[in-house]
Amino acid sequence: MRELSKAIKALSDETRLRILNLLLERECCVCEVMQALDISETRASRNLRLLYDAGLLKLRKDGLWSLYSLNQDDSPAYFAELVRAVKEALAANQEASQDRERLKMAERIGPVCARKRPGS
Amino acid sequence: MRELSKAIKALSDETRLRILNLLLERECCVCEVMQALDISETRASRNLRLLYDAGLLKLRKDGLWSLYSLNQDDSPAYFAELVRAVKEALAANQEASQDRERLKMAERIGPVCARKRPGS
DNA sequence: AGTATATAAGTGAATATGCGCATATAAAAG
DNA sequence: CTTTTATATGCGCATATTCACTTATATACT
Repeated sequence: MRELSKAIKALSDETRLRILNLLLERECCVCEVMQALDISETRASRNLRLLYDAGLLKLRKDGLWSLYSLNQDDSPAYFAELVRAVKEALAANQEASQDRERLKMAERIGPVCARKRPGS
Repeated sequence: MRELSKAIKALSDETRLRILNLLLERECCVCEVMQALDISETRASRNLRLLYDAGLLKLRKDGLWSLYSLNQDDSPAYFAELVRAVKEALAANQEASQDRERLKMAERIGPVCARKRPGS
C-alpha cells in the first residue's frame, strides 16, 4: 500500500506528468527534459530523481549523461497499468502534445548550452 | 493536465486509497468508512470530501446519512482507467483485503455509536 | 419548539512538498 | 593535475497537506 501510494504520489504533480509524457516517447537526459519543458536544471533533475525513486524509471549512465527511461521490466505489474492510464489521459491533452513537439527539437547539449539557446 | 494531476493527487494518499478500496465494494456512509478503517469521523469525512471534489465520487443524501459511491458516469473517461489500475493494485494487497473484510462488519449506526463499539 | 445525531467546516499545529540558489560530484578532455 | 561540464544535492523559504479539536448545519423525532 505504501509503495502504491508512493508511486501515485510521484505521478500527482504536473511537472512529473509532463516528464512522464516525454519518456513515453523515448529515453531522455536531464537537459533534454529541461529544454522540452522549459524548466530549470534543478527542477528537471529533482523530479526525474523522484520518479526514479518511486520505481517508475530506469537510469542509464553514458559518460556525463544520465539517461532516464520508463522502467517497464522490474516494477510491479500494476505500475504498468497506472502508466497506461496516464498515457491515455495525456494523449488527448494539448499541453502534453506541445511538449512532445518540443522534445523533437531538444538536443543533447547540456544545461549550460541549453540556457544560452534562444526561444521557448 | 491540471484536472488530471488533481485527480491523481486525490488518489495519492494511503487513507484515500483505503477509502476507494471500500467504495469499490459498495456505497458507504461516513460512519461505515470510519469503522472499517478505524479512523476518526473528521478524517473519514474530509478525505471522502476530497475524493468527491476531485470528481471521483458521487454523493447521495438519505436523511442524516451522506452516502458516497464511485462516480462512474459523468467523469472523464480516463478516470475510470485510473481507478481500474488502482483496483488491480489493491486486489492483491493484504491491508486492502483486511479493510474489505472489516467493511462487512460495519453498520450504518452513526459515528457516536461507532465510537462506543468495541474492537477493530 | 427542543433535543439527538450524522456530517461538515473553521482553526491551528505539525509535517511535507516544490523550487531556486549555491555548491558538490564525477566523468572527460587537455 | 586542472578545467570543463552534466548532473546531483544541501539549505532555506514559501506554500500545501493532514489531522485533531471544536463548533456549525441540518435532518429527524418527540
